[in-house]
Amino acid sequence: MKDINNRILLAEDDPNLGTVLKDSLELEDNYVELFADGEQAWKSFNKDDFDICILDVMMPLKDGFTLAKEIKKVAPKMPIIFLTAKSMKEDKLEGFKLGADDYITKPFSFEELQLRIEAVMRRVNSSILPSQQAEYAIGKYIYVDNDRALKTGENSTKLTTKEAELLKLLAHNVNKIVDRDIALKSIWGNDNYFTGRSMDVYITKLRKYLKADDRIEIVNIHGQGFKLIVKNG
Amino acid sequence: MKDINNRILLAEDDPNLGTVLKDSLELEDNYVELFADGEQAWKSFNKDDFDICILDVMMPLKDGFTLAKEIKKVAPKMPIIFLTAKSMKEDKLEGFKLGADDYITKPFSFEELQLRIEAVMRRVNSSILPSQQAEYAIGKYIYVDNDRALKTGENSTKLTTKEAELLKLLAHNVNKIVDRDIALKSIWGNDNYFTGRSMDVYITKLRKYLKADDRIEIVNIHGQGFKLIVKNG
DNA sequence: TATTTGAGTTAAATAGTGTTAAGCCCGGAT
DNA sequence: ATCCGGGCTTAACACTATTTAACTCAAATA
Repeated sequence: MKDINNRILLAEDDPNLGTVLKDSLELEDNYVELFADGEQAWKSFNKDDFDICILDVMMPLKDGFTLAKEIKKVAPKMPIIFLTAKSMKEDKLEGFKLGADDYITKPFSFEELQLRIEAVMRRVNSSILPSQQAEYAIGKYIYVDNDRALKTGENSTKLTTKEAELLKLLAHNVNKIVDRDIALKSIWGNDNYFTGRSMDVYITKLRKYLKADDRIEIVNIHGQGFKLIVKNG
Repeated sequence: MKDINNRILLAEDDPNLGTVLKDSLELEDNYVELFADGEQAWKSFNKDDFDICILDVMMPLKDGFTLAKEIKKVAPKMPIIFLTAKSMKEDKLEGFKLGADDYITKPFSFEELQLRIEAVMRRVNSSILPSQQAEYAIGKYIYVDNDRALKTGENSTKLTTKEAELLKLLAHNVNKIVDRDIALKSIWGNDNYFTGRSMDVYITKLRKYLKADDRIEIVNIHGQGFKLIVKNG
């Protein structure tokens, strides 16, 4: 049995378009509930759990903007995509002010809707991931990223920001080369002579921290970058 | 002196369109660097700090997609908006797969671009700012936002406005970095030397309030901000 | 081999932070 | 109107993190 991708609340008063969208989305392994007006949609929103809402702007009883406002009130992070009639500049404006995550102008291809759903969901999910506290085993050391602590036996050293980021980057690529430019751009934000020299200084510092275990080595690959080597002995 | 909204990297090979966009964006208080090809853009991306990249898909030397790939490699969270020629379905697809944050089909109105930039930036920032969440559990403390009370067991301390706002912001992003500038702009309204020092004073105050639980720590990320870390033990 | 470019290391300089206390502003009490 | 006290800002001083400089050695280039 295949997993469900997303639980989608779809509010669209045109029954033809609504049904086609529902079917197509279901074919792509989504769970879809379709509502023909804003009131119904709102009632069901409060009953069931959804991952994303796709709302037509013009609907009977309760329009898409009003509905979105109500939804955002109780679930500020709920992703919402608006379906708007073409050339409704004012609509777009108001929608974005509401914090809409995206909108599509009718007519649109199903493929386009699909892509926007994926993009929105990726955004939502990516912001959750970033700081999962990882730990790296480096020889007889353990680096705990959450509190930037490099531990070995009883000892625990708190690393500074730059020390931590550089060690993490190296540890994440054990036995693989970390290019200078990638390290510099991702840690220092830019890649010039001075940030480069700064990194060299930090490499020296890390080598000192790690010297208690001589199976650990940070080697330089001339003109390219550094590699954290951990021999198993 | 007015603040700069966003530092924008704009890559567009059509000099007419490029210049118009640059000027318009600058009128809206953005700092803009314009490049006529992907190579130049990539070089400067590595030299300077940007908040968002706007990339034409078709450019000499290095196209927008390739450039985006390289950028995402060193800065996975950098917001990117593509400018694509109309009816390039394949482009859209590939662009979204790359994790583009948005795209606009030429021809587009400046207003539309503006809205998309705002929307993308809001997304980036929105999950950081606390919504109206009532209570935060922080180690053995509970912070109740309604009466700005920090409780632990029998004790309850009433926080001042600034103390409360700062704690709330940190608690809303437990184990995640809260950037100095974001904290300052959202709580103090501006970001200068003095408000910065003021915040440091409040960080000290919060550390005192929270010192009864040594699993709780407010750590500094040099030059970037603070992070509330709560170890579970 | 001579020359250039990249890296290792240490130390000095700069920029950012921790903390305490004094100063200032404002609303409520006298 | 004046005083008072809480809350926030500013000042001051100690200290830490990061960058820049300087000098040395190693690797690549030609």
